[in-house]
Amino acid sequence: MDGNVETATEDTACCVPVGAVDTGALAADVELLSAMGNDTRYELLRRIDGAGGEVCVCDLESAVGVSQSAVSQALSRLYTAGLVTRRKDGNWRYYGLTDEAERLLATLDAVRGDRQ
Amino acid sequence: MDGNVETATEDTACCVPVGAVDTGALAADVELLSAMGNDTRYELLRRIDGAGGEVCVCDLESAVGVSQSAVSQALSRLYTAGLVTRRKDGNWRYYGLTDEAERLLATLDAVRGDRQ
DNA sequence: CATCCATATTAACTATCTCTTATATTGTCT
DNA sequence: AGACAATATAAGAGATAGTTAATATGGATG
Repeated sequence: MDGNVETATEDTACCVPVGAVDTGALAADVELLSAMGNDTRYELLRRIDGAGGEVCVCDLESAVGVSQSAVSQALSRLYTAGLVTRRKDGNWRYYGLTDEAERLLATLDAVRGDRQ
Repeated sequence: MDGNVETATEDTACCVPVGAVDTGALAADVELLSAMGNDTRYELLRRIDGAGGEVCVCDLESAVGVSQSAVSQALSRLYTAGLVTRRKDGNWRYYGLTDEAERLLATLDAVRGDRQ
């Protein structure tokens, strides 16, 4: 009934035991973070963010310095991770940020502002 | 004078040009995100977070399922990325979260709550 | 329907990551 | 000083990820 939760091991000698962690949430978060933690994909996110709304692939291609195939694969991974939306309109595909992505980017901006 | 800022390429036919992006900030963010986006390292962050304060390496070792060496390397990378603090006390090293890490984890919790 | 254009997919190669084992460092205690 | 305990570092093997070139798909248009 208690699902994916482990209890910490017994405390040995030096310090306090560490708390339990929900392994399902861990995996989901890592998926998200590793999708964002790559030059090409993160730049795509920032480009879409900077455009203020949806952007078509053709413009993203010219913005980042990799092949069309690489851009397409990067966008696919971002989509799978739930970071971008995808809309087809005629020949073009438009990508936008999800709320999740917007909030994470906003936090990164805020955190960077403090630390820098 | 205008540093690490690129201007977007000219708009071709289909849509609006994408905005400029600060490449220095991009690299720093990717460093941060890729440091977090790994099972071992993210679990360490969450374990430290769950413990509420500083945790010594010995307890972290027993919590995640990799070797002592792997834990040490993971913590080093987190430290370099500015995600954890490090304090030496006798034989032990205590690791804690930085404000930056705490805020990012909090955002991830909030975002997951919404989407799930 | 033939063709073109925008994007996606596949396959193959290379580079990068992450782990493990072995060894070094640093502090403590007798 | 010598032994031991906790952590860090080095080196190398195996797994994983990112890129490109080539090909496929699907909508638009003459």
